[in-house]
Amino acid sequence: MKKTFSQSEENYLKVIFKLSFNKTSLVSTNSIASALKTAAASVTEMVSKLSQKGMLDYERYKGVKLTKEGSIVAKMLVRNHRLWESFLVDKLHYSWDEVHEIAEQLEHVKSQTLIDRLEEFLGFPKFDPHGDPIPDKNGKITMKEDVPLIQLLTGDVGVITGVKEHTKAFLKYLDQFGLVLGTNIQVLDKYEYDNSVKIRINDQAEQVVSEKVGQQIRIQKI
Amino acid sequence: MKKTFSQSEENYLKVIFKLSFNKTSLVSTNSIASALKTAAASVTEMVSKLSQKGMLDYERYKGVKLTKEGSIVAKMLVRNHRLWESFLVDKLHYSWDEVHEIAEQLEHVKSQTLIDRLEEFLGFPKFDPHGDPIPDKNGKITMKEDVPLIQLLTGDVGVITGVKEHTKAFLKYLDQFGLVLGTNIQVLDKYEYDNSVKIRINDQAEQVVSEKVGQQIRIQKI
DNA sequence: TATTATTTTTAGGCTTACCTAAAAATAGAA
DNA sequence: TTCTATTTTTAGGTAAGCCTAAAAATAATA
Repeated sequence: MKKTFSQSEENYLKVIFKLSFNKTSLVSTNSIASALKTAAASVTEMVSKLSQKGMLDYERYKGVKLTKEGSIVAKMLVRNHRLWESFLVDKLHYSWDEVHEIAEQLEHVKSQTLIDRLEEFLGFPKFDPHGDPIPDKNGKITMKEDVPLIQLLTGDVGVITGVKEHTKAFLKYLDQFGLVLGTNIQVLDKYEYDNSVKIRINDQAEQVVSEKVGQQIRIQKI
Repeated sequence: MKKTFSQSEENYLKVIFKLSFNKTSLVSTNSIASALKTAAASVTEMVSKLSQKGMLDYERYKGVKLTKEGSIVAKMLVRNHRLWESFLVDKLHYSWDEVHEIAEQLEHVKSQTLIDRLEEFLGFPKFDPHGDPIPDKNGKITMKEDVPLIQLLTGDVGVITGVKEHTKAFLKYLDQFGLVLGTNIQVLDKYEYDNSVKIRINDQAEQVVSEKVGQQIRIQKI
C-alpha cells in the first residue's frame, strides 16, 4: 500500500533533500524553517510526523536526515519539478526565469504514469532549463563536470552549463549579458581585489563579472 | 486586486456551474453535497463563504446561483480542465477514460499565462476528448448541434460527437464497441419495449444499444 | 389544515498546518 | 567550567475544511 503525502509534506522532503545534498551532517530545524519561510516550531512538528512515517531519521535537538525511502520520494519530486520546467520552456516557450513558480505547483500532481509520459514526450531530457540534472525514473542522475566560473584561471575557456541560483532577478540579469546556457566563455583576467573576473562572451563582448555572480554560474571547461 | 480561491472553493464553483447549466432554478445544498460527496452541513458553510466573496447569490433554505463573477471563474476552471484533458490525450497519448482525475488536479494550477500558452500549443482546440466545448479565453463557447442517440429515428445517420458521462467504466465500455468520437452511426431499428436502439457502426458491425447508453451518446446528424 | 417527511442549517468537534511565547537543551565565550 | 547566547522544543491558539447529531425550516400528504 503506497504512502501518500500532502503538498506540505512533499515540500519539506524536497527542501531537506536540497539542504542535505553533498553533505553528511544532519539538517537543522532552523535551516529548514528559513528555506520554507515557516516558524521553527512548525518544522519541529512536521519533522516528527515525517520521521514517524519513516521518511526521516530525526533526533531531538540534533537535526534530520532523509531515510532511503524519504530520499526516493524527494528525488521523484525533484524529477517532477525539473521535467515540468523543461516542458514549460521547451514546449510553451517560457523563459528560464518564469518557470519556477508554475513548476512548484505542477510537481505535486499525483499520477502513476503522468511524469513518465511527460518525460517521453520531451525526449528524455537529461538537464532542465537551468542545467540541473533530471533524475530518471529509477532516480539515477547524470553528473556533469562543471565548476563555478569563479574557479577558472586566466586563459581558461568553457561553456555555461548551469546556474545555481534560480531567482527571477538573477536570471534576468544574466539574460541582459547573454549569459545563458550554451554560451562560450573565455577568462581574460582575474582581479584579486574583489575576486571579480573579466570574461569574453561568445568571442565578442567583454564583461567584468562580480564574485557573487561568478559563483552562481557553472562552466564546463573545454 | 485579484481574488484568489482555494482548490476547495474552486471545486464548489465548478460543481455549481455544472449543476446550474441550462437551468434557471436555484441549485440545492443537497445536490451540491452529493456531487462533491461531502456532508450537506459542509456545503452550507462553503456556500455562505462564497456568497460573501461575491461568487454566489445565496438565500437560506432556498439554494444558490452563480453571480456573473462566479460564473466567469467557474467557466475558466472548465476551460482549464478541458484543455489539460486535450493535452493528456493529444500529446501524452492517454485514452479518454484515463484523463479526468489528472486534469482534476491540473486545472487548479495558478498562473496568469499558463493556460493560454497551453491552448496555443494545442492549436486552439474547440472540443475536448469527450466532445465537450472548450471555452475560449473570453469565456465564449462554440456550440454543437448534436442530439442524444436515443432521439434519432430509424434510418437516421450521424457521427458521434460527444459523450455525456465521463466515468472510466462507461468510456471503456464504449471503446469495446468502437463507439468513439468520429464514429459513423446508422439507426437500423428502435424497440419500444425497452427503448433500446439497433445501430450500424461505421457501416460494419450491428449493435443493440440500451436506453441508458443511448442517452449518453451525442450524435451530429448528417 | 394538520401532520409527517425531507431538506437545510446550527452547534459542537476533529485534523492539518500554521503561528507566538515561554521553557529546555545545546553551543560558544569568558 | 560557568555563564550567556542561540537553537530547538513544548504549550497553547488560529483558520480552513471537513464531520455528526440535533434543531429549524420547508415541502408533501392525509
